Parts: sequence; structure tokens; C-alpha cells
Amino acid sequence: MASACGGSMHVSFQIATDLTQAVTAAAAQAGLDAAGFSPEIRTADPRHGDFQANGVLGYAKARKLNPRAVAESLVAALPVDVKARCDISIAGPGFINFRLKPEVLLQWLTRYGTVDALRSGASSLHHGQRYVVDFSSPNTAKQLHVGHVRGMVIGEAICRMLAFCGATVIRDNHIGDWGTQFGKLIWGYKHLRNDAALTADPLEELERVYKAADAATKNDPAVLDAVRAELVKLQAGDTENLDLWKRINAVSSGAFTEIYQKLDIHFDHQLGESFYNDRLGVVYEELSRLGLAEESEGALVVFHPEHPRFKTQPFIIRKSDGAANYASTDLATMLYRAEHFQADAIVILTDARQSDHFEQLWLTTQKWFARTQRRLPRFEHVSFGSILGEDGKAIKTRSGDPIRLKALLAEAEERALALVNEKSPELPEAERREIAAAVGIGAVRYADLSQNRSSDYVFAWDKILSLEGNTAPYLLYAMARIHSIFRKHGIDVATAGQGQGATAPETETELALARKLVGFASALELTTQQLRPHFLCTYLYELAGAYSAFYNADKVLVEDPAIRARRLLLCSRTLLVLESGLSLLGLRTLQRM
RNA sequence: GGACCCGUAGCUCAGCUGGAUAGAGCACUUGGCUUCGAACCAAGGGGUCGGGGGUUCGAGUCCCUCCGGGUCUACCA
Repeated sequence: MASACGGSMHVSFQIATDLTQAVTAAAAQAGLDAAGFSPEIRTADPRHGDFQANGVLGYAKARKLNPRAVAESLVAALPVDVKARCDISIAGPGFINFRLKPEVLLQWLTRYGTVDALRSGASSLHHGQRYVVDFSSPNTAKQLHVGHVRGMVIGEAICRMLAFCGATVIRDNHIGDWGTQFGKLIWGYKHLRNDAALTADPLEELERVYKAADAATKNDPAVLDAVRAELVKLQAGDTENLDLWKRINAVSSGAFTEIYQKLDIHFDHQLGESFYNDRLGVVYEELSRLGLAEESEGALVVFHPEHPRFKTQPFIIRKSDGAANYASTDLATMLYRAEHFQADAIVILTDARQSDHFEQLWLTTQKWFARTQRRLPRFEHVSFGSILGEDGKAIKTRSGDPIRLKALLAEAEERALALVNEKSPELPEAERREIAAAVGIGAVRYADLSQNRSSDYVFAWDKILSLEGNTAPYLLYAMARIHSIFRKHGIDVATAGQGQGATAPETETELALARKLVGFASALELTTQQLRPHFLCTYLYELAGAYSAFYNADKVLVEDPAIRARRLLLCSRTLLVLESGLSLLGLRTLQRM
């Protein structure tokens, strides 16, 4: 750790990385078999240290050596600067514990004192990587409902975090704009629309038209034929239908944009399924020619003989009537993202029910690219569970319809406003409304992010808007309390953040808080590596907890200038990390609430 | 039938490539505001980690098996 615990001029952002290097070098120095040794540096239980190296246990076991003896020789071989900057101990069966000395904590806090400094430090984590992230991806002409929110919120957070950590992120909203629903929509638009309703709430009316048309096809075979004819006309390039298709998409897009703006969600591209319409031929042709795809029951399909399931369950890449489906367009999309965007990694967010599809897509893509000598990007299907009602079943309105996202967000703000009115009636109304928006929307968002995405979660207003526990309001409140200290005493956050005259942390709660702040690097690494935002949420919650304990135990504005300066530094830095972290999650933060 | 996900405190959930005495919040008990925002903090009780085998220095984590819940399983996405 020549850099982190080395000279006083430089402290690494991610100290664990430097420790890994230092321990690896020490292992070679101590005569260990370098190829068979991995330091296994982890963040440690605070009772033991800041980091721990577990690598000697496995190493010693495999070679029937005494692990403590190995650990001792390894520690002896560590560079002097590491020993100078960390308290090192060997414990139990051979754990090596590292505890950063308070001066090192102070150095880290001093160095990473602005968002730019944090970003610059974090950029080493994914530097130079090009990610295409596909999220939201709703179907045209349907309302966004609760089922869509999780993918939107998690997707936005993942994009922000990857970009913060140095990646080039290309955000693509892969809209479902070319499906079979357009036959019904166009027919319905021509025969059933209500122009007044269409003006008042276009998407609502389109959805009504769609449902009515759908019902009509079930009652009247003639309508079904007419609907199919509309679809055929559209796909054949009929001017009138193409024009209608464009108008329907425009209406839909406008409604989506409204919600995207409310949630502060952004895209670089909106390449829907229709975009790939004239890029499907190469998929059919190549997969057939390579022998990957075969005809089965009239459809063009891909089997994967090595797979227990997909050896018999086909990946249907062209329907028996010759039409494309989403396997067709997704394959074309993989190719486009690899070639046009030069993606190093493709990340697609959908709910977990589509796991089979993406597993088949990926199996197929790997073989296809291998046989055509194409460079293969990494692929991540970031799947997530459903949002359940308090009865444990899929969340629905009383009438059984999905809950509109628009209505959900409005209710969130309403409920938050009631809380703010109760807690802070002295604030001006305009500010109370702003706070309510940040708290309400933030609470919904945070609920989606804070739980491990692979499980379903139960949506309960009382829980997500609670001021206690791992919630948005708690974190926002922690920030408001810190701001209050500075505001009340006329101290500038940035000035205090320079830490002029600050001494190294001393009290137990100061030390715990400082260590937690340094842990931001590990939290970011873990979160972006696994693409699971709840790790960052857990970290921020623990940080806020460490701050509260510190705040409760150590008065900030004491007489002693050195103590005062270091405590103000800790406050300023906590604010910075909470602000940065919550922004990465997509939450708006507040100065008062 | 098969595949995947899940099962951790009364409830809602964490637990990072296997690591040290399994952790939070809610609820419950107790203590702390004339003192920087108590929407807070501190302390306490509460566990066969679904059951049973196995792998090893070490298993909530990996393997097998069984039980329970969810999802998917040929032309919707």
C-alpha cells in the first residue's frame, strides 16, 4: 500500500485495492507461492478492524502449514509504510486485521472533500468501460403502472452509479412499439375513438380504445379479421396506418415523458422494436446458415442441446406466420449494441419473469457471435421481483386494475405533504410542497432500491414514509439536521469542509463515523459490481446511523478550535457523502424539511 | 413433469467471491431534550437461519434430498 498508507501526499480512494497489492507483494517477499495465494481483503467487522485479509487460511490449509505462522511471516514482510499507517494484528486461526490510524482517516477525509474528488477517485472502478443500459422499455399506448416503476428507478440508479465510477453509459429505452397490439389500436382508433377524451387525456383514451377493440375482436370474428388486416397494412407500409402509428407513438411518448421528468429519468436513445424492423434479415439468415436455428412446427427456432431445459424448450426467433417476435428484435438489438455502440457490457432490466427469455437470448448470442468472429460484450440481465400489495399478492386497485404510476406518485406527494404540514407548519407553503415532492417521490424510489432486487417486496405506505428505519425520510432528515448546524451558526459547509486546523478523529463515535465515510469506496465498488443498489442504500443508512450516534455523543460547536474544526469536517463530509449517494440513487435532497 | 427465485427474531428485511459471538427497523421494556432539529440516540429481551444429510480448519452462504411459497415452461412482451 505504497500509496494509501505511504507518503503523506496521497491517499487512495479505495484503500482495499492498495491493501490487496501490498499483501500480494508481501506474500512474494515472504516466499509464499504467489500463484496460489490470494489476499482476500474484505471490509471487516468494526470490532476487528477496517479491513481483514483472509487469504492465509485457505493457503495454509491447502499446504498443511500453520496458518498463524504464515500470517506472521506475511505481516513481517509488509512494507514499513503500511505498518506505519495501520495497526495490524493477527487473530483467531490466521485472520490479518488492519485498522487505519486516525491520521490516515483524516488524510482520506481531507483529500476526498468534493463531489468531483469523490468521482475522480471512484472513476478507477469502471474506467473506460462502455455500458449500454436498457431500462424502462414500456409498451406503447399503455399507461405506466406500478409494475414499471422498479425497473425505471433501479435502471436510473445503475446508470448514475456506473457513470460516477468512470464508465461511459449509453441509456436506451427499448420501447415496445411494434407489437401485435397495433392492429387493435389502429382499428379502434378509426372506429371507436372519442375526440374530446383524446384531447383531454390522450393515453387514457388510447388505452380505453385498445380495450374496447380487444373486446370487440372476441365478440365479432369480422372485427378480428379487420384488426389483422390493419396490422398487415401497417407492416406493408400503408401510409395512413403508418401515420396513425406515428401519432399513437407520439401520444404515448408524451405521456411517458411527463413521468420521466417527474422521476428525473433520462435516456440517450429511444430505439424501440420498430427500429430493428429492417435489421432482422441478417439474424434469420446468419443463424440459419450457421445451423444454430432450425424449422420446427413452422417456426424458426433455436435449441440448446447442452441445456437441461432449452434442449427441448425452443427459442422462437421467427413465428410460423413469418412475423417477428421479441426474440427476433432482441437478437438484432444485441448485434446493434455490440457493433454500433461498441458495448463492452449490455445491461437489460426487466422483471424476473422474463429470465428464461434472456437466458436463451444470451446462450444464442454467445454461439452466434463466436461463429461469426464477433467480439462478445458482457451481458447482465438485471432482473427484479414484483411489487406486492399488503395481502402478499400482486398490487392492484380495488377494481383489479393495475395502479397507475401517475396516481401512485400523486398519492406519495399528498401523503408526504400531510406529514410535512404536521411536522413543519412554520415553513412557507411553497417550500412545504417542494419538500413533499422530494420526500414522497424519494420514498417510493428508495423503497424500490433499498430491498434486494431479486425478491418481491410488499408495498406499504406507512413503511416507506416512516421516519424511522431504512427509509428515504430518515436519510433526508439526517441531512436536514446537519444543514441546520451550519445554517444556525452561519458557518459555510464548504469552508468547514476544508478542515482547516482539524485534528484526527479521537472519540469512539468520531472514529466510527470517519471509518464509515471511508467505506463509501467499498460500497460503490460492491454496488456497481453486482448492480444491486440496495448495497448503497444499506451503506447510506449505516452512515446516517453513525452520524446520529456521533451527533448525540459529541457536541460539534465546542470551544476548542481543533476539536470544533474536526467535528465540523465530519459533518461536512457526512453531508457530502449522503448527498452524493442519494443523488446516485436518483433522490432529490433537501436542506430543510 | 422440468427449470429458476424465495424460506433468517412476532412482522418487514440485511448478511458481499464460504470466515471470527447471525444483524437492522417495526412492535415490546427501560433510560436520555431549559443545551447544535428527540422525525433522534443509548440499553434490554426476542433465533432448531424451513427439515435432514454431506463437503472442511470453518456453512445462513457450497452439494444432495425432502417440505412450503412464487414464477416460467412454442409462436404476447
